[in-house]
Amino acid sequence: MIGKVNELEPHAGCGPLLQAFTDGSIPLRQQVFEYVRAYGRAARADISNALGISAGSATTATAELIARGYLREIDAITKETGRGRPKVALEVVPQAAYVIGIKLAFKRHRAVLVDFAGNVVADVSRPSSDVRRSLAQLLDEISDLIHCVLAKSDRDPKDIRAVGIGLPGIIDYQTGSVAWSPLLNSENADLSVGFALGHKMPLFLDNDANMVTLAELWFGEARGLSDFAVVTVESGVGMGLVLRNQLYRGAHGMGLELGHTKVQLDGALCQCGQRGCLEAYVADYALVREAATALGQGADTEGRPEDILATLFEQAKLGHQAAETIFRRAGRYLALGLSNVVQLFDPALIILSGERMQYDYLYAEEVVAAMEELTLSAGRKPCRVAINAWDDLVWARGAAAMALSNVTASIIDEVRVT
Amino acid sequence: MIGKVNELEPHAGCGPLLQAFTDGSIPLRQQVFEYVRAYGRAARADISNALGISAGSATTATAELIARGYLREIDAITKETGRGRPKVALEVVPQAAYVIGIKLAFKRHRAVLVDFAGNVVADVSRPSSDVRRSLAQLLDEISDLIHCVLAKSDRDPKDIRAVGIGLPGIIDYQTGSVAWSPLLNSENADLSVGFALGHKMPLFLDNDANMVTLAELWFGEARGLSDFAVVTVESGVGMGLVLRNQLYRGAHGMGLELGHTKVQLDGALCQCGQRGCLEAYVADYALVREAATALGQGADTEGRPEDILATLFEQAKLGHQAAETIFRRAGRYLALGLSNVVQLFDPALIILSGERMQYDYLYAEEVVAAMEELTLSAGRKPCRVAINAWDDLVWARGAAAMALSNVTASIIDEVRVT
DNA sequence: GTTATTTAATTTAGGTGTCAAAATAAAAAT
DNA sequence: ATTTTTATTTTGACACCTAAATTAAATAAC
Repeated sequence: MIGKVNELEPHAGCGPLLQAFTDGSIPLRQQVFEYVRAYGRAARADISNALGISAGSATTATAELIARGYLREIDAITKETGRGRPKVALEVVPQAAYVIGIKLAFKRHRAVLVDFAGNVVADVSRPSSDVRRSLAQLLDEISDLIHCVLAKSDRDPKDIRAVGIGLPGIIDYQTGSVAWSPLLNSENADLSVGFALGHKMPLFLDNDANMVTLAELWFGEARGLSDFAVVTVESGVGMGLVLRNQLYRGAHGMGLELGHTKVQLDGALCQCGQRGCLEAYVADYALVREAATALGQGADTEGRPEDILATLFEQAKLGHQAAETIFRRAGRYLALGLSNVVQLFDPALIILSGERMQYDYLYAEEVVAAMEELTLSAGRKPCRVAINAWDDLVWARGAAAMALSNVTASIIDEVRVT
Repeated sequence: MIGKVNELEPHAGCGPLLQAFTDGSIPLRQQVFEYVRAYGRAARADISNALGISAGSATTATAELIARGYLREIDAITKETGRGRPKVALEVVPQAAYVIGIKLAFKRHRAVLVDFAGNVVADVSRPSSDVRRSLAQLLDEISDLIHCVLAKSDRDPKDIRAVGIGLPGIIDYQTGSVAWSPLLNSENADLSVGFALGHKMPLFLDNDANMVTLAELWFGEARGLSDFAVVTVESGVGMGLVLRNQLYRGAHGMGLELGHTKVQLDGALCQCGQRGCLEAYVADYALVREAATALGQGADTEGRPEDILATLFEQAKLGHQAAETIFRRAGRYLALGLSNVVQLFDPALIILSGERMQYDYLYAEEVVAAMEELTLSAGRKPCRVAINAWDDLVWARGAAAMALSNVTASIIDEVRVT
């Protein structure tokens, strides 16, 4: 039941393979464009076939997109040995537009500049402080990232059609304000307003978990799935959800909180002040606070959380009973949380992601097994689980995907205005 | 934060007030029709205004629908004292089509016959046995219900355009097979296939929790909401979810299971064989098994579960300590389950429904308060909770709504064929 | 009590987008 | 060289919708 996410082949395209159901009807031009981008390259015949439109419509739509410079034909040798007139493949013109995707976090930020076809043109990484900061400070850091990635890719701010930013916390996607974030020392910070003062490009702001989720939908294993969940285990436990081919943000557009679902009545104390949150059993601070007891007074339990955790993990691998127990219990609670997700959403796939998964790898199989055991399966198809320890470049790419998906329609629509 | 669901006014219409986003585009005719049905009556000007279409389109669309006998003008005196030519209201012709909705359960079944406008024309109720039965037996009971409700409404099987059936269990909505149901003594029963042998009308089968949810979406307080949850507490704990104006059924189309989310690692034993399920703390059998201890040897703890529960509740109200504790704990666990739903879905509203809510009313406020306390609210809008102890007529109406919503498009489309 | 004003509904001409079918194009098979 | 096959383009028709003009039915004003 464990799957490993593969690296994508070149020219594999990006973006969801399934069309989201939207209000009214998406213009055919846009559908065609997104199809080509999703599959990397496609012939008119493929398009007409896949989208269920007539060959004539495919011609008209592509002709327009080619005329405006968003698609182009490839004169590559077609390997296909079929009879008849050979297909001529189309592809997205990468230079037609650019977006920037940014992931903000403790320790380091990351930014990527991505072209219209979804390729990463440049990426930069900057150290970030470990403490809360003011909005103004964070805005400066963002500007710095944008400046750097533009310089590295030799692009102008004018080339950039949109910016996507993901950061931890509770973010109002619609207004672009940050209700709460561990990075900021103030609540209800109007990040998008502040951003607009310094930059002309439209901004799309969201929870970082949604960014990884989008990354999976655009570049990962979940591209062809209509319903799946991404669970991130980092300093907190986050979740992103794609339902009916679309990111689900809840009725109030402020994201979901797997980390603060309760797994125990009157349980362990959580950062949030409540008791029994999943996070209070699984996040690193939860493990760290038990480390002292487990490793004894002799061990260094005063250093940085990462280091303590690394030591603890090392000890557990070496057979240290108490250390192992800590991880094992965390795993069981994670399994419980996951089984609740399955029970409530019935997703086709759960992807476990986040830095922590990288070295929790060892007991991951155990978690999955425990999860399956905890899930009522009478007559049900089981839920597949994949573990994906991608680095934070992918988070930034997810942010870029968010910008791209939001901006594609308007770029294509400009066709008509021109 | 507690709201009470009001009875609807006459001519208030039925059906969701928000258009679901569907594949491609819904024919304008259908949109117009559904708008009129949703609002009970509407003038052409209202329609063109609400749907954002031109007045001319409203005329054409309604003219067609009137010509085919699906809509009609009302010559009622318009109360509006405005200037100008008065609007002429349109309404659905109720006789244009009929559907049947059925709720199957232990103790008794219920069926309604509903007209095209959503009015209940007739309803019947039949006693049902308390034990599991064969598929053949259940099919007979269904046929009997259909026969009765047809007779009572003086209708022919030919008038019926579709049947909706809701029953407890795990049901594959797409294939219409019952993977597991407490009503049946066999697994993977092909109910829809069996039904098709005896009846010509198309059948839509679903979990009963989805039926209440649909009832809330069509007739209840949730009509204008895009995202909400319905939690039913009966012999089990069920849930229905509307996301983006549409019933969510999960990736495998087999419903959701709030009752079997885990609220405690290695917790109380559940009917399903696992430990720590919400149901094992909240459902009636969970309370009954504690009743013996609480009420002592003297009390009658051998009768029917309903009676035991009634006694227990009575005692609790009279101040019996142990009895009260049982309800209180159940309430706290229910609150925990609800808070998890809020944390994971962020719905606009949770509706508590089901027979059990009727007399759990007393401690309902407490549950809601506890739920809010358990929900992380930093920067978030809180989730409204409503309690709605509708009787099972509504469940059957929900089943009828499912049939209606599924069949409306095809009825309207027949227009073109004719 | 006639005329102006206001709002509703219908008619009409025109635009957009899509399709089906015919025509054209480019290859392999005969 | 000719036929067959498949891909793409061209063409004419049509379905659907809109904007604007027109007609209809009421109230308000003089």
